[in-house]
Amino acid sequence: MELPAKYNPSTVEDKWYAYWLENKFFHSEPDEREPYTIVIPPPNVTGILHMGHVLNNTLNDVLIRKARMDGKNACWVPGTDHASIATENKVVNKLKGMGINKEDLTREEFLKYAWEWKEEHGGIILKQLRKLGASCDWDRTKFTMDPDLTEAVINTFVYFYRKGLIYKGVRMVNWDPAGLTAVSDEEVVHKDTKSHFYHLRYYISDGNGNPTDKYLVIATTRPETIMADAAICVNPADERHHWLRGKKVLIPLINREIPVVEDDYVEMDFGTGCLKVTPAHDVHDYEIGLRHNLPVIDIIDEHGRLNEKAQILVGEDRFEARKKIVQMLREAGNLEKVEEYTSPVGYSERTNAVIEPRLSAQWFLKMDALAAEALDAVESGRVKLIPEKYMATYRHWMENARDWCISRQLWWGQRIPAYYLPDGRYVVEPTAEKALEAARKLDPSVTAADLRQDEDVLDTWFSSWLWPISVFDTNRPGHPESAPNKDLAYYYPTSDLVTGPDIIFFWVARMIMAGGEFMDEVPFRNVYFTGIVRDKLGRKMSKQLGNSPDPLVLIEKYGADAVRIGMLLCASAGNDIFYDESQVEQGRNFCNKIWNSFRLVSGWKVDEQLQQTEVDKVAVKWFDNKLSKTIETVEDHYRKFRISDALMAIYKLFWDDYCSWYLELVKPAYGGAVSAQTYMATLEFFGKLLKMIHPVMPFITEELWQAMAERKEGETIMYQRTPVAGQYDEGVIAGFEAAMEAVNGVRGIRQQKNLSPREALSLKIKGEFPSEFLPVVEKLAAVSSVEHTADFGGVAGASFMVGTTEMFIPLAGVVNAGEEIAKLEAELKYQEEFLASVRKKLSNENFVAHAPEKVVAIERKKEADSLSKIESYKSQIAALKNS
RNA sequence: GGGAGCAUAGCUCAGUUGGUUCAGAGCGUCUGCCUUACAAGCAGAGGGUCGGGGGUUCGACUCCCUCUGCUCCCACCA
Repeated sequence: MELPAKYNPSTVEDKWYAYWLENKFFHSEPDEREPYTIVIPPPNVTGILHMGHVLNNTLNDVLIRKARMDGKNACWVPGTDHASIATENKVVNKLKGMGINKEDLTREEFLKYAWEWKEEHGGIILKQLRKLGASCDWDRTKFTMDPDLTEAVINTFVYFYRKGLIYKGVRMVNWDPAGLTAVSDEEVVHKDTKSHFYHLRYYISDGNGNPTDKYLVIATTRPETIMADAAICVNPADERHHWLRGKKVLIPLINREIPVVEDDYVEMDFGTGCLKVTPAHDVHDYEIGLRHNLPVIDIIDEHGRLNEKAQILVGEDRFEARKKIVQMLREAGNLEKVEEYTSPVGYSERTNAVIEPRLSAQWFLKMDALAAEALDAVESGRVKLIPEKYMATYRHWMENARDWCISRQLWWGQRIPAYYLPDGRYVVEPTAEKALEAARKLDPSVTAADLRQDEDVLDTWFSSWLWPISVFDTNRPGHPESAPNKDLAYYYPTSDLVTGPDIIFFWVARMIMAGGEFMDEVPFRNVYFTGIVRDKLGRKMSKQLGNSPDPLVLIEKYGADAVRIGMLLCASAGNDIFYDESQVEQGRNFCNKIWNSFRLVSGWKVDEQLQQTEVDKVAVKWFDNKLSKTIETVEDHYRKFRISDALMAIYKLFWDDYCSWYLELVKPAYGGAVSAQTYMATLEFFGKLLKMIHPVMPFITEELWQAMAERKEGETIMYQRTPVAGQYDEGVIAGFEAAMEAVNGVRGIRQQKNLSPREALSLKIKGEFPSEFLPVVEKLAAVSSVEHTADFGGVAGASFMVGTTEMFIPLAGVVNAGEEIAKLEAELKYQEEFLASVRKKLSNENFVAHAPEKVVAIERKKEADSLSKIESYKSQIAALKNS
């Protein structure tokens, strides 16, 4: 078989992915095996693959493929998230491009467009994941707005409402007066903005609404909101303002009387120490208002204009009004001074309008009980966070959880199942029909046409928190008393979750809450947090910076296996990933190395008659031991989720141990043949290596596994079992390592003395050396003769040490005795200093008395070894001097 | 401002209860090689007072304090 010198992934990957799909290798059904389940962190339905997805899904795929090869029934459920805010934005923008404004559409019309968009773009990302090699059970693909998942969400809402955990409340939202919508905190960008600090006089009232000549001064950046003031607030500890206690003051221009209240919130050394409290137009003021029972006076309409409640400047835009009112205040003598001031102001990410904090009615889910349960799940160890450092963050979140605002002023999403009667009362029911029934109990005259469903939709997380349950059984959420279906009973709880730490609270914690509520069991055992993928300079990858490579282009260029390796090499749990294309190159090079190792072995002539050589025997014996030991190490890494360490251990085993040492040892001479025994062992090792690395590099391993022997249709490396570590002998491994050192020593001397790698040398050994491994040294160091001796005989040559054993290569006429002596003397000096430090330690009575015996013994061994080396150096130096 | 975390070789990171010649790995760098699997390769080499200072201990990369620098989360100051 003629193989190209370089591995070509593009011809291989599509072929095997299609093969896997045809044979339904990814599909799982409950059976008697132990399940291993992962649910995908659902990407946005209209999203496209970026490097973060690559990282996350590579890790997921490694875990799921490993579990599959460990003999578990592995099931990875894929799907997408409807992502209401992001998707609605995209649809709105697309419509804008078509000349259509969302405001001009009915809800139904808009949703029609949205679904069209979803059908067109939804699932692109799932197609892209196939390129990466993701072994998802595509037959189980779910979407958070599938009809049955939506039903689960609605039932969940009704369930919590009936339980008394969902309530309607008022909350300050980020209002975009240009977009006429509330936006989430994430969509508000804070920019330092130059403005002014206006110092205003509020005169003290005489009690009858008339000003006295006494006044206080407040400082504000928003003088146009004074008409909405509900109080003046000072810090109770601020003695400067104690005289204001019990007083009332008058709002300038409109002369409305407001009280002075005291609250710790006010900073004494900021501004004047007096704060105007405007509950309707500032989040903190709203909270102060709640504490002090202050009225909420909303003077700004949805367009950002002053309304009638402002009494003055009605209909003016808030910024126009600001200019005008400053002038009016100045004329009225209330403006004491104006300072330049720069403060952070929130802008809408989309319209760039200044965000107006605005009060509105929202739906909330009570968090305290749910959060306490979710905290316990993690603290008790039922859910493990990896790395553990996220415990602290998690605890902090859970102990300070605020009620969850679950309503969103959007159309794309699950509409809140609250139905209002004409009189303002409402009922919460899963369907309009049931709502009508319930409404008639309140008012028998109500008709279907009278009922008006709440306009808002639910927060996207209100559907994704059910994900580990609802992908298996959509009936269960909202019906914890029902029996779980077969799939849910088998696959739940899932095993591991791989996700980013930025959504610990939004998603991870809430899934734990939903699991506790509906399943009485956590949704997963381990949560592995990835880092954020950054570029080489540490910048977050973003479209704006253009520093994010297109994963599909990378896969095209280097192959999916290479991209996966490139991602994993630097991916330790919880650390940010500094991505650099050179890592993918490293992955590609590794593919090529594997490819070529197969090229070598597959080209060997096998001679059945040939006896296995001594060097082959020792090579096979050593690699067998080394393989077992490495398998053990790798398994340990996997258990601890140290995926990049596991990868590196296999990488070194394959490249260094197998290719550079093992294959070089058993490689027949040009034109020669290899014994059948050695050939079989070599192939067996190769097969085990392929299996070990398959979870990380699925494509090339399938290609070579299929090529290395006759395979039947329907066979795959995917279902081969992970190699199991056998007994191994540390002595064999240590013996071989001594041989490696000897080889390295000889090679080093060749390099230093400019000797050809082919030129045969003889080697003299003084001291212990495991003779079993001498053939290794002879072959790889091109040593023609080995002699054990007690004396190097005063010949010129070069020496080195393997442990405490001296190795010597006679090189009369080649080496300069003076140089060798200088080198030896340097080593002697180092050794003497080392000996001195060891002896100092040993002569320290405290050390000998306190340190464990083992440690002291080690020091004594060091002393003895050092002494022996010193002797050796001295005698070599003497010999050289005599020669 | 509140909370958490990080600082080890040029880069990215290991270093598991303080104790083996423990200061490591991969990549990069340098040197020599087109050696009949692979130049996307082979062989060899150099490189760090473990951020600064102090303390505990027989012994500190490891534990404590402090300073400096950086990152993330939350709140962003009328």
